[in-house]
Amino acid sequence: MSAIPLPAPAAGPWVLHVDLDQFIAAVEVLRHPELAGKPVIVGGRGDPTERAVVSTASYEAREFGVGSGMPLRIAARKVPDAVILPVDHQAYNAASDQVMATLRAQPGAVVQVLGWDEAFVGVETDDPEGYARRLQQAVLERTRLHCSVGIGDTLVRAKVATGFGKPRGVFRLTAENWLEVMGERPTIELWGVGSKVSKRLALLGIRTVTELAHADEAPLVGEFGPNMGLWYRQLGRGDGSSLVDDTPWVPRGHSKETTFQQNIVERADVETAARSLLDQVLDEVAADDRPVVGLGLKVRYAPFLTKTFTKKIAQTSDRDEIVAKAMELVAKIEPDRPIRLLGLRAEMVMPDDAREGHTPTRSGW
DNA sequence: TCTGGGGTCCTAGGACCC
DNA sequence: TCTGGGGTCCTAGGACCC
Repeated sequence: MSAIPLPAPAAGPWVLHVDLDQFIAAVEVLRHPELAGKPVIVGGRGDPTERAVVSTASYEAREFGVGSGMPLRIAARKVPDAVILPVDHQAYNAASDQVMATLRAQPGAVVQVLGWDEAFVGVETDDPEGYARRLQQAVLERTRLHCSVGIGDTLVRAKVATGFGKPRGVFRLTAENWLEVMGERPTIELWGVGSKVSKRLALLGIRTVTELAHADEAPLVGEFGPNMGLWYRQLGRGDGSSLVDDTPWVPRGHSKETTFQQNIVERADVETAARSLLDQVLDEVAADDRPVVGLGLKVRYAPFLTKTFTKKIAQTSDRDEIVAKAMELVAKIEPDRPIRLLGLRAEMVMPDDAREGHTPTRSGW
């Protein structure tokens, strides 16, 4: 049997996707070493009788079928002995900053932060696995946190590769092995395909990644439009951009939302709640030197119907003016209908303008 | 007594204009 | 009296991610 020739070593550019392993739970265990080995669930204010969801569960808790996004109340029922902790943004931000600083300190690394616990790292190297291992070691030494690394020739392949490296591992996905590894898997495993889109694809007879990669253009475009239709097929192929963009992230707006522990109905309660949210948003607006160009209101009626109202406004930073316009949106809320969530948003940049910028977008892949 | 909070981006369809 | 076709802007809402 002859050896399969390895592809010639390529200097890249390579995309590495770095993802911390159960980041939030890991940070909590570092602060509370006595929790090591125990089922730890972090979510909401740490009170399982409240309306909240799980942010992260430790591997010990996951054994019981608990995962992020699950209602805290149900998670607590599944794991009676779990240690349930409140979400502590400051602690995770601090840990995240250390991790990202460590990544930026790697030789030749271009770092694009995706969230608290993950980032793309662009690098030119002949040995991406070696680079990934050194990176994991550096993060561990600096922060005592473990991470997994996906290596790819595109952003999409690197991102998907990480899942195969977990925990604490490294995995490479390129045009060479993409379909071999991903081809038979359901489309929902792709980054950017969720439950709704995977179901709509299934109605077109497309269930696996290979089927999506080889799908005809017309039905996809008919179902999802010219942009998204072709974009989904590209996703199925793992193709797309390989450009890691380290342009600092600039938020498009500021928003606050809150879920009421008890549904509210009374008009006065709705207005009080809206004013409170608005005041918080306006404090963030005041700290931003850009004017407001749009407003949004989100209302979730009970049991679970979400409506949104938006309004484009002439550039302004005037508090009273913004309040007046926002209250026009509040007036659209249906009376006498129980409300479980209210959210308010101030846009500083309209979506069209944002697309002009160099901040990476989904269509930019 | 299921289903958070902070985001980003995309599309359909109506209004309006020429 | 009837009413094309193309374009742009705006709102509502869908979908996805961490």
